[in-house]
Amino acid sequence: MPEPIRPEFLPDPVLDRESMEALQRDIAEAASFDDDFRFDSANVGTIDDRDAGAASADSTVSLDRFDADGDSADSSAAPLVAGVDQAFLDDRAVSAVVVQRGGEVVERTYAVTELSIPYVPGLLAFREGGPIVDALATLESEPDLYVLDGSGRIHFRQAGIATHIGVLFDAPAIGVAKSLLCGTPADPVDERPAGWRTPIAADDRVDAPDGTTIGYAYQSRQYDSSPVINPLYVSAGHRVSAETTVDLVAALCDGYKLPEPTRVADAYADEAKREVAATGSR
DNA sequence: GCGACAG
DNA sequence: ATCTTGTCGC
Repeated sequence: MPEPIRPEFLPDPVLDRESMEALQRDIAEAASFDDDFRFDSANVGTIDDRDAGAASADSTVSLDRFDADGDSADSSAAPLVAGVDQAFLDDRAVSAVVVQRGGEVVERTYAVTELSIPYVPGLLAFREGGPIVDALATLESEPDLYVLDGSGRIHFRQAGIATHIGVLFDAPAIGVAKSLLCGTPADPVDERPAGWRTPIAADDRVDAPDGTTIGYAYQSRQYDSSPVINPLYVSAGHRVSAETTVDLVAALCDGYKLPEPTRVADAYADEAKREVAATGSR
């Protein structure tokens, strides 16, 4: 159901490097790094986290908040959040999408796509974008928010994969990365307690005024001792501000390092990958 | 030439 | 991202 609203931004792997970079600058220009979505950001998490306190709610109450099309009937409803992740098999990408509402999986699909170009820092969307588009094309529902593996605005040209996909579909999107591509943390990120966050400022490698906040380092989880967990690097993709992006990620990390949508998408991508490896296709 | 680099 | 056994701890 999701359809590319800006087909001119489809990630064509055939383009030469200069063209890819030029396209990314156009995408960044078309992107919105301000909040522009209809759902209530306080309702993205698990329904239990929110309903705690309300009378032992029956499982049907949340469904009543949506009309037949599955669209939000009112702002108190939990939005459809899509987690997207890929697994690789030889020269093919297994792109999985899992859609959740209040922590419950409502739909999941995947696509197997031939890869045409290698991974190049800064051009990830041209390698994984096609597979993602293929997977989204098989989706029946229309997600209110997309959670991508990788960066959004934390990118040399402010157009990481989350921005690319968000603008392409003109849908709210955020990027969650496990390592920092570029930019400078306002404060040291080592060994921080869970819940801690610090802005990521644009530096000379980023196509934005120096000091511009392009994202945040966010410590979603931390142990009392040994395995020291690194923070997440989150950034807006499209139609979401940097601050709201951290709040959304915080609400989606249900006690784990990674947000639930990406965790389930990652697991499903692995499951699908094993299936493809065994049978050869879908 | 050196540095630096999401998945 | 992927190749990979066991192991420590809640």
